[in-house]
Amino acid sequence: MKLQSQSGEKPLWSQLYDVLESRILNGVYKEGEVLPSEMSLMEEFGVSRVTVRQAMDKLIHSKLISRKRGKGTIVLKKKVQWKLCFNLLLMVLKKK
Amino acid sequence: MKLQSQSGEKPLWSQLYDVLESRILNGVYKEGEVLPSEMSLMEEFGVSRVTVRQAMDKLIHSKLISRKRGKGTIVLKKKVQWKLCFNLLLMVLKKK
Amino acid sequence: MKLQSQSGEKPLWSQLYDVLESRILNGVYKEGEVLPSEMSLMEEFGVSRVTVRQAMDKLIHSKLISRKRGKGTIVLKKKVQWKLCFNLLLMVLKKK
Amino acid sequence: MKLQSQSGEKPLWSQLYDVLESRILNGVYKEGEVLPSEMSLMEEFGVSRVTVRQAMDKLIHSKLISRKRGKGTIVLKKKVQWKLCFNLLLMVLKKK
DNA sequence: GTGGTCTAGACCACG
DNA sequence: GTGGTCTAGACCACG
Repeated sequence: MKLQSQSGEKPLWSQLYDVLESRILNGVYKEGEVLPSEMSLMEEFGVSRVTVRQAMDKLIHSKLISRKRGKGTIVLKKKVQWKLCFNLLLMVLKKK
Repeated sequence: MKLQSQSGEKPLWSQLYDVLESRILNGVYKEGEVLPSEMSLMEEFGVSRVTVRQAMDKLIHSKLISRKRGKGTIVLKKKVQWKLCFNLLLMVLKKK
Repeated sequence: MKLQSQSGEKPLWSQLYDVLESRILNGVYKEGEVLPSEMSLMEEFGVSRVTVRQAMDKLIHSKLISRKRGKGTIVLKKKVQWKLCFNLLLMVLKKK
Repeated sequence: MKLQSQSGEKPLWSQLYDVLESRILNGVYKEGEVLPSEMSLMEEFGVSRVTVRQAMDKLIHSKLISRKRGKGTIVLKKKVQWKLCFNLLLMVLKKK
């Protein structure tokens, strides 16, 4: 997937955050399973490792994922989070 | 190099534009290579960052350079540009 | 000030966090005033900008400072935080 | 270069140690310069990271190299080391 | 001239 | 072979 690097867009890490968040909410990455490694995400999105980690730092802050050295990054159990549900709903509606 | 900041002169950014343009046209900065960083140019010409960026903005507009965040500023492939040729000719004549 | 970069020590950013935290708690950097810039801290401690920012990110998370683009980093109003008071006390006692 | 992984051979890390040591002593990797990265050595010799690091740990112990996080691995100034001289001599004799 | 973002790429600590 | 730390240094956005 290609992110927009033109000026006027959100920063790359923020765009990546949005993509990963929606994949988690949509179950592309399932609870308790591992996310693709930082290396894979670098390649898939064509960004540097720092950018990947910046997006992940925010996902940790949102309590969506957790990192484990030597193991990988796992998707946490979802709690009902109304704000996220609302955003997801918006996204779905926009696609129609 | 010292730019003229007395009144009656062209604005600093415009003088800087001229210098950078001529260096590109003369091959001091070669096609495909990186320009000195904004920091270096600030020091070399004793001007502020805003001035450097103002000059560079015009060079981008003239399609002489291109900026890439985290990478640097590169000199674009020259296409025949009659206006520039004319200016270059003037410059050469002045030196004689 | 020199940080310890030998293996077996805490990471540099963590050591830097401790120093900055204690300076804030001791009033070396006062409430509402600006911290030294990232550039200054890089020089004072001989670390890279990323390391300085990593320490600062944690200080933001602890609600001790706040960053403002184009302005600088300011020390927030202290609230009584018992955990920090306790650590400070320990530090003072250790020095005796 | 291919290392021997058949039984009866020295361990991989030890073979790798020998190769790297000889390259340093022969000046393939020169004093004060950086060694190829761990990643490069993994690929060149078709071994795992652990093996590369095991060989390097021994080179550090022999005071032939020094690692610096974020910088790389550099070749130290050689002091006269009789044991190494002896091994080097053996190597030269074997080639004849 | 500050903090914000980004690149490329190294070694470290843990499995 | 993952995530953790670190370096050096670029341009960007805001004053």
